[in-house]
Amino acid sequence: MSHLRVATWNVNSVRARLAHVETFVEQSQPDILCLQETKVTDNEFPLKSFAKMGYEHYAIAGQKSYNGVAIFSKIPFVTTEPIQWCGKDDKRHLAITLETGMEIHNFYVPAGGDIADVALNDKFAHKLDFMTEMADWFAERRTDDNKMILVGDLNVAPFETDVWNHKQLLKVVSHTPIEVEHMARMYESHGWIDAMRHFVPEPEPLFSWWSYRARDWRASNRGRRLDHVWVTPALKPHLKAMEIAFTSRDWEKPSDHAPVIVDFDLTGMR
DNA sequence: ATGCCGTATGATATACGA
Repeated sequence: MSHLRVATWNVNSVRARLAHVETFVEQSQPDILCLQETKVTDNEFPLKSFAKMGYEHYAIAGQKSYNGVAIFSKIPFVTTEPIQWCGKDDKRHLAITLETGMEIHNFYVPAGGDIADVALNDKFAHKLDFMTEMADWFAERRTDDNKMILVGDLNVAPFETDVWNHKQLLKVVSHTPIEVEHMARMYESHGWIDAMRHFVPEPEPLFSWWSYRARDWRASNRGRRLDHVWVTPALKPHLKAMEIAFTSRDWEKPSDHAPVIVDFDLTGMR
């Protein structure tokens, strides 16, 4: 298969959003679908629905109520042994390897709570520690030619035009300078390329999340780019297109995140 | 910035999201 479509979506409960996932898959037909915040244990996961959607291959890692990630694929893969990030088994990461050797990492980075101070907020400390561990992990595995895709809800909007108002959000968790620094360290740890910004460079605003609290998300458009797709340099020549499928935000009882789709043309990949 | 908005839970208030 020379074309590959990868999608990532924080669904905010896979069971509450099952009909939306089905609509999205019908419309966009990703070959590989990475989900975050599935909020369900593995034995309760609606696997049959995903089989009906055409996904023969899957990896799921969930828990009750919180977090949870899943990968569905039309292409066979092997699943990597789970990694204990920050010494916790809190179902925030899954990694798979395709037969071509390409690795796909699906992350749900901790949100970090409300207070942007590690002394006052353990959740914020956890978020920064999680990103530090990610940076170290990927730095150790860096090579010149590895083919890796990192996707997920990284819960940081790094650039000024990744949020609706840079100045107003400087102290708001997701856009604070210390989070942006930690994300930059992650980004540099592996020579990553930001596939979304590859197609839509700054200063064009780019958002993947809109709060539930706005009366009219389109009218207020107070969005943030919390969801990301990064690729290693070996995959950069194969990037073909990117789309934030934000029309899903208009559906009834939507996720507050929109799916992000990236298309690859893998012709000639070594 | 704050929202009174959403999901989940042996739930009818509370934790968490960001």
